[in-house]
Amino acid sequence: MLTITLPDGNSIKFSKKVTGLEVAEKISKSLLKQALIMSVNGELKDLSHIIENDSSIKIFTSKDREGLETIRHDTAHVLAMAVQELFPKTQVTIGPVIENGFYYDFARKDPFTEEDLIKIENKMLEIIERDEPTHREVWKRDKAIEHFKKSGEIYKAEIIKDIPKEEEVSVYFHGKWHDLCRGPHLSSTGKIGKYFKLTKVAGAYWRGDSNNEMLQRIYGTSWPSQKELDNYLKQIEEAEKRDHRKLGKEMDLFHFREESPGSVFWHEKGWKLFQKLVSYMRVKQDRAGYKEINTPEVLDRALWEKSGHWEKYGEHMYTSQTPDEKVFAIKPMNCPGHVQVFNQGLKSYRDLPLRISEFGKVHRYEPSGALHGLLRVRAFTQDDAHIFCTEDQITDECLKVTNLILDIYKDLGFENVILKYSDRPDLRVGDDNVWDKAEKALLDAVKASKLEYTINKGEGAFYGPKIEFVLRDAIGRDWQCGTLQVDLNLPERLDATFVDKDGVKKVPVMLHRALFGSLERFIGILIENYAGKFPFWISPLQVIVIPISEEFDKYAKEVNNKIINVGIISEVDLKNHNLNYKIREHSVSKVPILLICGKKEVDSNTVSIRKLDSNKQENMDLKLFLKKFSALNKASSN
RNA sequence: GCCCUUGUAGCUCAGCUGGUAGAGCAAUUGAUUUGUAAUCAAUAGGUCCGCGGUUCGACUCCGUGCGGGGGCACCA
Repeated sequence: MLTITLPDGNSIKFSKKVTGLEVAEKISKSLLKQALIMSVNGELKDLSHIIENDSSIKIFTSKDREGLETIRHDTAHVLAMAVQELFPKTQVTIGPVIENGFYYDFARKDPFTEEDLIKIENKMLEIIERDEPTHREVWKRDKAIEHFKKSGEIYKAEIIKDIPKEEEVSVYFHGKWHDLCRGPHLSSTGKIGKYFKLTKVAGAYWRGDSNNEMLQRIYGTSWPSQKELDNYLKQIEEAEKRDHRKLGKEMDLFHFREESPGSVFWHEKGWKLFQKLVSYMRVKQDRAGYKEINTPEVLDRALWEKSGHWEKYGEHMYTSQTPDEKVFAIKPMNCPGHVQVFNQGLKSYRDLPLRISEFGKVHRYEPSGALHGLLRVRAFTQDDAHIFCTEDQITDECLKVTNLILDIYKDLGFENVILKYSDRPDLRVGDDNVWDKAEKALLDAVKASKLEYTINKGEGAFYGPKIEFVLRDAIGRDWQCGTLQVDLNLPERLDATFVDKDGVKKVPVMLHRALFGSLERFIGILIENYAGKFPFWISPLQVIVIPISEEFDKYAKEVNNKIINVGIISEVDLKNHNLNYKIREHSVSKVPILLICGKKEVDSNTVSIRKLDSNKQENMDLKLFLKKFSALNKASSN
């Protein structure tokens, strides 16, 4: 007698041991059809697994994460099968499930081409059609190693060596083809369905280590239905439409060029956007008690040696030699400069917390392969600040920073923020009791924020624990932006001290914080979040005034001047084009407000408002328009 | 940095197996004076990314450098 307990608490009795399939069949015909895998006492198993003892089991279908992941995992196997059928000398390595799909890494001399991908896809369909049955075998470790070595699968043999001794080595067969795999798998290749697509080929290091050889990775996606596959592909298209590199060009915001890879050439509109964000933050930071300063971009090598950057960060630093043979570094960070400002003049405990901010432009020699539009550049502007304080002030200051960041993100349309908290790494400086304090203070601030957070063990900076602020954009992508770090190291290295109440000189704690992180990167994120359609107040070109014909040019110019005078960015379009043409042109370039002026407007001293993405028009008294829309500009800094 | 891929007019892209380049949009000029997403016509645009090689001849083939894209690694 065997009792199987189901998730709803009901149980079924069987007279002898059973497989998952038999359990599913007992529950319902439709479940049997949909069943993909199961869990037995919480452990994922094939449906063909034989249950010998009383167990609680759950059956998964494609609606469950577990089921979907198994479909993807099986698709990866079929990919590997197809590749080996088409290109027999190719070695297989690993093929895990990832977000929205899977990949498989292969070792092969010749690169896979786009045409190969199509061939492989067709072969995969064929294999699915063949509906090869799955079965699982447990092999002795030595036998498995020898087997894979013999069949030329060096990588698989290596993987087996690393499987913990207590784990069994299982091999899955789909028909004759087999692969070392932990499982579980679907009962046959036909169960996958045909809603998959191979998306790209890329290089990837064996075991993710850049010292190892490079393998060829094929990425794919796989879904339970055509609808879900189409949906996913559409999402990707949507993301491509929002690509800030594309929009930046179309909207004439910035460009890049060969003479300075990874550095932005800001055009008028892009720079306006940049300046607007800076002015906005300046107001916010002034109110939050920050003192804005500015420090040199080029600083003597000796300072960087003392700060530790020369040694720890040197390979990312630009240097420059002057005609007198002195070596300077172009700053990759603002912190040493800020400590020097702190060091200028004697500081008292009464000066703390001292919040020094700078819109500091830094240069970092990033690996060429890392560059990516505005999101990863070599020269960028940090909205940086360093807070010098006592240990007792850490929590309070961290909390203030967190609130400031959330406030600012909210104004810019990001309400969904999570935190990543990272504590002490193995390689670190400073006493453990100081770390204890710093970690507790920072974690207290995290908890007080009431935001969702993750703890990344051991991922803190070598000089202190940190929080990273991750925001979620309009189409659900996460971006790491702000950062807050406690520094137990640099103030001491650079001899920062303050005179405490007892008259003794002490070393202050320093907090590093950035709100957007990099202005450049943040603008890239903003462009993608809004698909270029910025809210009125940040838009770098807010209004275009369009006269219907030459007759109304004078009125249009007057209107434009009045608008500019109330602080709205406006242009008048006097070009010899018809109204439709102009509306299209400025809609495509995403100007939020178009004002049309013709006879009706001149006679009544009004404007006709056409908002972006709306074909409704609103006629408004000009004075009212000026009042209403200039107020929108101010709303952000209230 | 590594693997793959790519580089033609301001932009988006054609250019077959080698015979020194074309379209649409934009620009300029002219006509048109327009009521809510592309009026018509004419004109002017190019070291075909750079450098080397093969060839009678290279945008096209080969090598190399640089840049872009997709990943990997990196992101203190």
